[in-house]
Parts: sequence; structure tokens; C-alpha cells
Amino acid sequence: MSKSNIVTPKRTRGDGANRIFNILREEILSMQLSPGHPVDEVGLAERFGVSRSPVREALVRLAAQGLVSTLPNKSTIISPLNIEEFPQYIDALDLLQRATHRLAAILRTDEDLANIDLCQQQFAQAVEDGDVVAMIERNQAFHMAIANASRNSYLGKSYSRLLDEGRRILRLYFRSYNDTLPPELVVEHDHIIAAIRSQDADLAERLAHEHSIEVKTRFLEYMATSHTSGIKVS
Amino acid sequence: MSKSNIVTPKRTRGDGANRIFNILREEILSMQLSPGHPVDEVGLAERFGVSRSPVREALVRLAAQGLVSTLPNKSTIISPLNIEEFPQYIDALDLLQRATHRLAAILRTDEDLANIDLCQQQFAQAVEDGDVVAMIERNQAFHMAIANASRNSYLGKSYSRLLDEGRRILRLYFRSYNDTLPPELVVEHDHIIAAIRSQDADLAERLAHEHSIEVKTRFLEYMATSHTSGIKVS
DNA sequence: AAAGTAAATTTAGTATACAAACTGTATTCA
DNA sequence: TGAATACAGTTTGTATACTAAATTTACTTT
Repeated sequence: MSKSNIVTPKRTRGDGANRIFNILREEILSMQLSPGHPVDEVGLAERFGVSRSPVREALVRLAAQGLVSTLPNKSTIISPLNIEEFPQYIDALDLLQRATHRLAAILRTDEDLANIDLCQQQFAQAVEDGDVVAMIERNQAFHMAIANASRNSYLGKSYSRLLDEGRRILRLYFRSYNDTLPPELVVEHDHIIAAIRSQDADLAERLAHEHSIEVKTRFLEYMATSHTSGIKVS
Repeated sequence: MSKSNIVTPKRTRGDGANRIFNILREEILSMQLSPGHPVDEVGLAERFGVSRSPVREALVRLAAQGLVSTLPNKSTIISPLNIEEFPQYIDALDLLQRATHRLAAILRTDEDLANIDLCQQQFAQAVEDGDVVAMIERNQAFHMAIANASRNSYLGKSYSRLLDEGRRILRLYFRSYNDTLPPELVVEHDHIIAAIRSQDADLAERLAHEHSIEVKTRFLEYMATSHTSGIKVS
């Protein structure tokens, strides 16, 4: 193992498009690339040191997930997030969340519980650190760990898709906390875990529901706050 | 308009990959291309009279929808359908179906109703004709017309995705009818329409649920029938 | 000066060319 | 005879080259 792989980061064949896809996906979901921003194929090709082909494949896959929108014969752009659909989004998320969490309470194995606990630990750490980006990621991982325990890949995939799609909105949502993340978030998760551990399906579903309703309420309140109401204009 | 466009079917630029995607998707969903069957890029390129590039783009998009599976550096194949997950599939479908149909009953406009009626007409025609393939298509269009009336694009997309993913399984399911499609199928749809028209959300949800449960029951019965039980082996 | 049209530039879509990885066969050695 | 390695053939992933569409710019015309 004396071969220095510092310079060459293992550019294995077939990995190019994958790599670009993952990086771009991360950058889009974390809002480093802002919605509506145009995407330049040749620019990306240069940046990643590859040709347009793998870049194109990555973009096609991102488009399939709705993360970028390609206008025919014109530039592709980072998909704008239409915040006016937020209530509908939460409705959908709530439904899938209730379903997966309920099933998880019934079907979870001890291994599932261990997984969920681990995710919760990491989530709590992110909250404590006040690291919003990490926290969103851990939050998603936490709920997906539960969804995986529900033993229904179809629900799991739909739920995962929604969480992904909403990650950018959640990024906005957590701005409402002004970067001081309250420990209540962790406590709620703890309650959900307890319900799943004791296999109380009704409770798990109810907590999941309250969880999403709280997100909805808080976000709408946040959106409703007028930041200019204190300014006299007359 | 004297220009003969018989030979050249309007090969507009930018349409190539799209065209191939749609055709292949249709062929996969209708089971003309059997699950597990390998897909040859150059073969497809020759068949459609294009290069590998648009074929590749189409395949990437099909892969994103789970219709083909690409093994890295090896051939891509038509995704196998794992029938053992059928109960889970129906569970997921049932949930989304209930949700969309309930919301549709509450939020439907008169225009939605007209749409739904139209789809039902075409569905009934396919049943009468005993055209299984057309019927599956119309059935999907019917339920999507309802889902569109639910005014929730997130639920709509998840539901649509499930319907797509399950179309091949439904193809198997309808084999249980031995090509003599019973008019009961049409009647059930009529009941759902009536519930949505009268905006009876509870009823719409219940009927949607019964609809999927019936599919599940019948399919499992069908799968359980032993076609070799009449053969003596000892 | 405003508007319309034509040329030029940019960029997306497609075609082709090349290279790496996998498959299978054959030959060699134990 | 069987296993292992090497070689050939096929195929995927990537690079490059080309074409057409769309936007921009400049020029002409009223």
C-alpha cells in the first residue's frame, strides 16, 4: 500500500457520471446551487476534468429526480422550488410518514432499533453543534432508518423521494430557528423511538403526524412573519 | 403541404431520446420486453436509426424509473419484477389510492369530473372489446384523472410512479381473467365516480380501498392456484 | 429612432471514435 | 484431466467532433 493515492483519487471507470451526480445532488439539496440558476455543461465538464458525456448523464439523472429542469434546446437550470406548494408537500409527507412509522412500530427488528438509535445519536450531535446542514441530513437518515424498518420498499422509496425533494424547503424551514437549534427536536425523535420500541403502532403514527404538523405550523408562521412590518412607510 | 413526410416521420432535433424513451417504456410496461432480458445499445441504435447517444440517454432515464437495471460495466437488463413483493406493493398503492381519491372527492371541479368521465368511457370500451393491454392503460388513466383532481402534485406523482411500476404486475393480474373481462370492473369505477361527484370523501376512500383489496385478493388467489395439481406424480 | 431582418455566436443534441473492463475460449502447465 | 493464465472479442463508459436550434448583435429600412 505504498502507492500514493493522494494525487489520483481513484478515477475508476464507470464512476464518473455517478460521482458528478452525487456531488451535484448534494450541492443542489444543500442550496449551494440556488434554484433557477442555469447549469453549464462545459463548465461542469471542465470543473470535474471530464468530457460532456458523463456530465450529461448526471444531468439526465438529476432531471429524472426533478432536481434540475431541462428546457428543450435551451439551458438546464436548477429546479426552482415553488414554496406555494408547501402545504401540499407536507400533506404528502405526513401521509407517508405516518404509514412508514406505523408499520415500523409493528415490524421493527432489534437490528432496526439499533440503526435508528445510531441515527438519532448523530442527529442529536448535529443539533448540539448547531450544524444545520448536518442536522437536516441526519434528520433524513433518522426517518429513513425508520422507514426501512417498515419493510415496504415501495412506501420507503416514495417517502425517501419526498424527503429528498423537500430537503431544500426544509433548509428554509430550519432557518426559522435562526441557527439555534432547540433540543425539543431531539426529544420528539426520542418519543417516536420509544413508541417504535414498545411496538405501539397508534402512538408511533400519532407522533409522526404531530411531528409533521408541527413542521407545517412553524414554517407557515415563519413565512407569515413580515420582516418589514416594523418599518413606517407613511 | 405537398412535402412528402411519409418517409421522414418528422425527426425533429431534441426529440430522439424522448421518442426512444417513450417507445421503450411502453414496450417494457406492456411486457413486450420481458423482465431480465438484456438490452443491447447498438441494437437499439440501429433499430431507431440513431447513434448510441440518444439510446443511452433513454436508458439512463428508464433506469431512473427502475424500468431497467444497469449493472456497471456490464449489460443493462429489463428490470425483473419481484412478485414476492406484491402484497407490499398493494399496501403502498392502496394508501396512495385512498388518499388521492379522498382528496379528489373533496376538491374536484366540474372539469375534473368531465375528465374522469371521459377516461371511464374509454376504459369501458376497452373492457367491452376485451382488449387487456388497452384496458390497463385506460384503468391507469382513469385513476390518474382522479389523482389529478386531488390537487396535490406530490401525492399524484408518487401514485403515478406506483401505478407505472405496477403495470407489469397488473398485466399478470389481469391474466387471471383469461381475457374475458367482467363488467364488474366498470361498475366499481362507476361507484367511485358517483362518490366523487357527490363529494362523499369517506365513501370515495372506502371504495378505493375495496378496489385495491379486491385486486390483492384476486391476484393472490390466482397465484395460489396450482396448475399442476391435477397431475399425478406418484 | 424604432422595428424588423439577417448574420454571427453560443449551446444543446447527436454522431463517431477511442479506451477500459468484462466474457469466454483456448492453450499451457501441473 | 483439471486448473490457471493469457489472448481475443464484445460491450460499456468517455472523449471528441459535428450539426442544428435559439439567442444575440448588428445592420438595414421605413
